[in-house]
Amino acid sequence: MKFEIDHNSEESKYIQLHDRIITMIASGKLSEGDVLPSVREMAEILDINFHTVNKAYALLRDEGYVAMYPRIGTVIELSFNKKSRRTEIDRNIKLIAAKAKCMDMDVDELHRMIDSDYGRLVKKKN
Amino acid sequence: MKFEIDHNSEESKYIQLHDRIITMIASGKLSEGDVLPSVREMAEILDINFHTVNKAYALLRDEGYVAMYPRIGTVIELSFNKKSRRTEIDRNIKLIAAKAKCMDMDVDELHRMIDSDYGRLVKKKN
DNA sequence: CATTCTGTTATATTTATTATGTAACAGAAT
DNA sequence: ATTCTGTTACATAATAAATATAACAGAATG
Repeated sequence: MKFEIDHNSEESKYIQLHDRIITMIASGKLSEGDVLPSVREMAEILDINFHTVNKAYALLRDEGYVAMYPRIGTVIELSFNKKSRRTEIDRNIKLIAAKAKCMDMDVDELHRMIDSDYGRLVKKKN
Repeated sequence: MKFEIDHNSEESKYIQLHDRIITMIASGKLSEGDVLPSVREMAEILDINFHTVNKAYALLRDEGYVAMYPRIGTVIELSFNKKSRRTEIDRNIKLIAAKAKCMDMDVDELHRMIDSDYGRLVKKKN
């Protein structure tokens, strides 16, 4: 399972790539120090424009997941503002909790989902 | 705390309204049978165009949160496909789990967030 | 029965976002 | 010197979001 996006998804391509890389970091497929394919290489891999890749990389950089070194490359380098990351996560969870509540899904079921998804990250490193 | 949106948010207005109504249903501020302000009324309340309101209402209808009766009104009426709602929630949780893992947030902390946000829905009904 | 209100449809325009294309730059690496 | 890097600039096209104005059909109201 490598870099890939769904060209027919309603989710924008740069967000798909952005999310994919975060997931790969979380699951250990990408580790601190790893160098991502250059924007042009990645563009060829995914068959999209390099500006779209650059947009994804720049967003990851702004959020603190990677560092972009001109004339060197884009490197996995975790340096985020934990407070703002946490705020973002909490904002997402608030909406999820609301949706779950609407369909009578109880807290325990959400916990099980979290456990399952989080646990899957820890195990699958290939 | 009533209907309101942030005109300067990066989140689109119709999504803001959509999410807001879901949250109000979850917290009990809106109950099954309640009639939402008409698209034109709501448009005036939020100072946006009625087509934008219509887009939010139509999305809520397609997802099963409300029913829209021409010449009558838009009514809170929960009738969703639980499977697809559940799939959506799980997809969101997968990404949240990944983001949390990246910043060394453990599962228990996510559980506490869920508990806090979910619990807040149950209590605050005003 | 005329008026009002409802979601709905139609047409149109404007603005913002997304995605692409081509070209060039500056500097590190080889 | 050549290649590769992120970066910047300029440009275009397609899509999405938001607005505006107008009209329709039918229920509700007085």
